[in-house]
Amino acid sequence: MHQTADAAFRALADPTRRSIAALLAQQDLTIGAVAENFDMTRPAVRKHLAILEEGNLIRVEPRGRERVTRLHQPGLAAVTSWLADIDAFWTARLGRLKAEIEKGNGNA
Amino acid sequence: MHQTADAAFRALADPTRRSIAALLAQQDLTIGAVAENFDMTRPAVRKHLAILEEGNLIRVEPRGRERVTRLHQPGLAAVTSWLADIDAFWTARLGRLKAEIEKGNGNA
DNA sequence: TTGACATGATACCTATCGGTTTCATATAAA
DNA sequence: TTTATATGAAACCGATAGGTATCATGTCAA
Repeated sequence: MHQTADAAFRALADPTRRSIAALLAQQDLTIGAVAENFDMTRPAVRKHLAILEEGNLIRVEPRGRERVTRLHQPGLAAVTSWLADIDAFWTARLGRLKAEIEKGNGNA
Repeated sequence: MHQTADAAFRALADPTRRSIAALLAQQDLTIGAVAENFDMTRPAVRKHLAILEEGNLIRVEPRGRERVTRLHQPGLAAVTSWLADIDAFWTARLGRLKAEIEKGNGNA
């Protein structure tokens, strides 16, 4: 189905990474600046950023000797899309259930 | 922030569990019936169901010697809500950016 | 050119994950 | 009551995740 959804969901599974995504939704930051927000080493934060990048949730671009990290939309879109699909199945089912009830038996 | 979001995101991180959620969006199933859809042992599927249950994505209820598994909304709502928050930050930021540009300098 | 700074890259450790096998238990059916 | 069925529960295993420390590299600034 959605090829990218896998990596995006994996990326959002970790609370630190969701926190990073929330940070970057507010402002672009260098890798070092992101790391200052967390009680762990920079290599650890860098790994989280790499996983967010694989999930298409952020992009990391060089700017001189720094790397600017910014939120990217496709990853979030993949997640939203998957949820929408589930919701579509769900509401379709409720519709069938309603139709069956109106016919007299209550299974969907 | 959202207490339940953690368990919900963790539950959806695994593709098998997302597949189970999609299945249950269409119809309630017993544990055994869920397991028939996957190429793994029933204990493995049962573990996935337990994690989905912890994430408030499904509910498991006894019916005789069987257990009926059905989709549950709060988990999905927690995920949707988190995404909405991110989106709110993001659009607020774009709004500030637009205002700054109209004032003459382009930073947010 | 030299020194400081931002990051890359590698090796390593422990805990958790996703899976299996095996056995126990409760309910349904004969 | 006996037997079959649906599930629970525990022990175990290899792979991966999240973290660390350490060293190499590239770029800015003096």
